[in-house]
Amino acid sequence: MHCGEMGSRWGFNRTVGQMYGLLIIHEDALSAMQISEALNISRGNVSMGIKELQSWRLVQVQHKPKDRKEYYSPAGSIWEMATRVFEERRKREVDPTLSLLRDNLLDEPANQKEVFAQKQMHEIHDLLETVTHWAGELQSMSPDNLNTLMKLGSGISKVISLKDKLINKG
Amino acid sequence: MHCGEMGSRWGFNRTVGQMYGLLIIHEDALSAMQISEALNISRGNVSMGIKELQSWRLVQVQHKPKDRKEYYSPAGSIWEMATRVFEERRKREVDPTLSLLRDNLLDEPANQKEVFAQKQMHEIHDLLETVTHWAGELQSMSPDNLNTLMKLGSGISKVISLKDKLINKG
DNA sequence: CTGAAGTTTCAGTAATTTCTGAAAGTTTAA
DNA sequence: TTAAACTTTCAGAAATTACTGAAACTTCAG
Repeated sequence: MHCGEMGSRWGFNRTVGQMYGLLIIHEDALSAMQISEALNISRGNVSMGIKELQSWRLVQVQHKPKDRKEYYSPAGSIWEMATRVFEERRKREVDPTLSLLRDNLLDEPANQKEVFAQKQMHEIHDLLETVTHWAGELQSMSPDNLNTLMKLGSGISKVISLKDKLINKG
Repeated sequence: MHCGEMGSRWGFNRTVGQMYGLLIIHEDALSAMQISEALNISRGNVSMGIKELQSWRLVQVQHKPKDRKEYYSPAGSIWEMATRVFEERRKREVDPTLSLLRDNLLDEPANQKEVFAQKQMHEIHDLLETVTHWAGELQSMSPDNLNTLMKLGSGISKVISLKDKLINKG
């Protein structure tokens, strides 16, 4: 049961984390009432938690025949869960920062201090943009390719320099 | 000035974020008193914020000759700042999860439900471990290599399949 | 030593976030 | 329609987190 604890470290709050943990370790879908009883939280809180998890695209709703209740279960594989959390966090944490920086860079610097400030902001902006773009590219790769890449680890630099040599020869 | 706002989205709280933002856009180091005045926060709060930023290895202390005050400035380049935030967040968010999962996987499953639960935890564990390991490898690469890699983007799969062909031929 | 100039700590307060439960809303079988 | 069975909403309470400011601590020049 303490498995739910770890949820609080990720983007959402304690109970939302617990709810998601609960859904993941249960093979079959759970009703809102079951969740509320298992975790000892109010029915209303479950409803809000589910909404939150849905906004992260992490749970899906199922219906059982002859039963009006809604049953919830994790949406997608563990792999998909990871990419979704990653993507949503990027949207919430990086994207607003990027657009704020962009706005600031449009202003004309009024003095020496602002020139420096903009230089710094520019660097942060470029870095975030490169990383964001790369993250997008990685997500577009097949899990298999991505796995190969990760297993290669830093060995990737050898492969890249190999490629460079081939190109230079050709 | 609203530049400080964005700080609240990253791992630390609003004022700590503001403090760090302030230090980044200022070319010269600032004293605790200057920070407290610029952001309109108490002297004690600045002290706690600095401590927090130091725990993230993001600020350094300087001393000016003929002056007993401590002056603070960002530690390292923008690039280093990014890798540090990334690394520290991993330590705080991923590592405890990993060790919790490891502990759980040592227990013998008592019934069918626990078998499933462990299967899920195992998957999460392996995924986090692979990603953590990869992140470490990336950090050990030179910024230059890393940049080449990022610029390649998903084109990397072509390079990898090229490598495979070469190996199969040889 | 002494005390001036600084920093840190921490109890209490303020602000923010999360949770509850009752009321309002929705859906559907009859 | 109606009403039972469920879900959602949201105002206020509870819990958590962040901030203040005064006291304690540290350092160092004289």
